[in-house]
Amino acid sequence: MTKPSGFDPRRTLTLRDVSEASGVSEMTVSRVLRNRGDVSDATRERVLEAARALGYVPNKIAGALASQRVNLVGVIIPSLSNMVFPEVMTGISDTLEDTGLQPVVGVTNYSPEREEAVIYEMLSWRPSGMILAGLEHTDAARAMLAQAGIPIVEIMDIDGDPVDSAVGISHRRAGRQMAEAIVAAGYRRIAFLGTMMPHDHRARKRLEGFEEALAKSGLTLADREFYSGGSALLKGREMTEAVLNRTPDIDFFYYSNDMIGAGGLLYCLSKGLDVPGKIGLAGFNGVELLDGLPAKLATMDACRLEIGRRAAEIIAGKRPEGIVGGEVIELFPVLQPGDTIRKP
Amino acid sequence: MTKPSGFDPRRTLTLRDVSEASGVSEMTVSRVLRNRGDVSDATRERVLEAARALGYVPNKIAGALASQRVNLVGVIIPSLSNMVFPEVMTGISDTLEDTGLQPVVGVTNYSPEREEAVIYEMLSWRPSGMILAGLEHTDAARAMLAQAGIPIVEIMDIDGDPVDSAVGISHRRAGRQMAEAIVAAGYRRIAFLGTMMPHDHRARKRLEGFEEALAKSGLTLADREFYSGGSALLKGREMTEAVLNRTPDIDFFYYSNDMIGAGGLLYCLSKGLDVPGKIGLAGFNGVELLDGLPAKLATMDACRLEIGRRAAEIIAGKRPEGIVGGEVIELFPVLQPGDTIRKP
DNA sequence: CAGGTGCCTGTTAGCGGTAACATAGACCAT
DNA sequence: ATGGTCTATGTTACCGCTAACAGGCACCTG
Repeated sequence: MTKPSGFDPRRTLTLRDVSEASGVSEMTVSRVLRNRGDVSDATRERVLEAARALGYVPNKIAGALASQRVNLVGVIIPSLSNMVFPEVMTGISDTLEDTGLQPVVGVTNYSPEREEAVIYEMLSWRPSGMILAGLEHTDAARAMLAQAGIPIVEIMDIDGDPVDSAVGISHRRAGRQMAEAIVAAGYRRIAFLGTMMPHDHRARKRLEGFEEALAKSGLTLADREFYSGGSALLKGREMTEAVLNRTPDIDFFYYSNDMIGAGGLLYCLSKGLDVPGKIGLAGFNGVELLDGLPAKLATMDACRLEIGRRAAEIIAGKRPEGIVGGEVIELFPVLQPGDTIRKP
Repeated sequence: MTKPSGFDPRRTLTLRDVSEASGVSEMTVSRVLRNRGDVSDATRERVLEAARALGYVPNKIAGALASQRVNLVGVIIPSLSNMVFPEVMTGISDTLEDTGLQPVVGVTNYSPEREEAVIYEMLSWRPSGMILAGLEHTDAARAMLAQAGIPIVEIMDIDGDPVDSAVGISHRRAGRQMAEAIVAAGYRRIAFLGTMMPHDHRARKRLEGFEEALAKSGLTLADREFYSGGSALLKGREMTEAVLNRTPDIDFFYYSNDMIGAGGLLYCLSKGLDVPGKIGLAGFNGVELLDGLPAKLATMDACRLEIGRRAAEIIAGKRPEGIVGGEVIELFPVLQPGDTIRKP
């Protein structure tokens, strides 16, 4: 039992097939299918009909090789399973939509070696541009990117030295700002809870900025705790409990992301703790997902959608001409105090 | 100045460059870089060094055209922003990892036309296989897929007629099972809350199966409510409230996904309602994300990881030889009663 | 020492398109 | 007529790589 359309020698079709079926040259078929150059209406119709009847699908591999043009944009991100990158992707897709460019996603799982491999793989398809999360890459990766001769946009972070362009926020500054707000609100015994991932540079930078600002006020972290893997919500709950047991006088929890922050919030509420009176909480990211919790967690929007959009615009060449190359676009996240920080 | 290619017109490098730099033919370079055929160790070393020094990245476009082999697998899914597809992707990536195949993701936003366009675009890159969510596609899309001459795997759902292979669960059966469990637990005034999306066929099928099973017990839905857009958690909360106001004697809420279910759960808890005594709740998907809520929502695991794995295995040809074509693999989700259904 | 037999390397001919140029009419103003 | 200008189509030469085949050379083996 074969499938309905069983014309056996199902060689995949080429331009020549359409050309023969419609009685014009391959070149004319090519012109019709790409809508390029002048073709008479009569011919165009005939060709389109033949192509449709045969079920011809052009071979972009051949096309790309001949034209030296590839409508692909590589996008390399650490993970799909937290809420942040899908939203960046949305920004990218939306902006690329009407440019004929198509995003192709690669995932690194926060591994620099994996990232290098993915970059190599992607570059070997000669994309028109490349968007990557973060500024930290292996030397080899940086070299490849620099050599590629295409626009490169590093996103999310601007605390560092981009290969070409960058669009993002300063995580160090974000950490500082949050610390200042917390201190201004009168909290003093502050704990940090976050991921253990050694390669989450952005979380690390936030923590650095955070501690730096605390230090300016003569404070240091009263406690800290790290996790990896598992359900973030649950981890947030567990870590918060653990820290409170260990250091009962904590009056503020700064979480490295909203998910664990939400877990902590649920824990505090379930224990009947006075939030934000006795204990304050803050996360990071501004994930809309969490609207609907009993209280709104203080957070800072990471400008994900906007970052995706701006990065895509750079790739799509919606910036002035010239081989000027690198530009750095800094976006400024807004602190959303929510219901979990005392008003100062 | 022997520095690598300074400011010269930085033509991208080709095999010829490496060939000249290492003093062997292009063919030998090609062999070295692909690890195919015999090459002496001395030559291999020389070539690798030259390639590394130049920063050569092979052109897979040319390679694919010449070899008629493409190591890409198209994966087409409706959305990245709910928790279900990223997990499927993980299953796919993990399995493909050591096959040399690489997934390429396309997103349709639940639009059949968009899907057709994405399929066309993907096929034009002549991938080695294609994985798509769902069994519902436009006629043109089905025709293209059938003609493509590559393995096609439709995932998530098996209630329908696959183009080639399928891996998934029966959503109709899942809906039925849940209804039976709910009725068995003694609930009688049952409401359904779900997405409005007309193209979410799987949610639709669950609802159909659900109502069918209710009917067998002489019941009909006491109320229903649909939403679109916005934060699912918040929507779940709002819809639950709305339905309870409209139909106060509801004793069970069946949600089309865990996120809105969680919203509903939080609402009920905050109102001090007796869950699962007076009011039962159930969702669908089994998203680990939500572990950590005050109570564990009843749900049904959609076997996402496993689906991804099995689909990838089919593509990777880890099934017996022969042009046997379509096989249908049904997986069986397990009902997890959690804390929100009375024990019968 | 002729004739295998491996190993290693090179040569040739495309893969399926497209850029660039060539060409054939039709139409028009001079 | 004459040449110029368009429009519509065809021809040619690659794009960068690899399959398939063709040696050259060293090393046996009888």
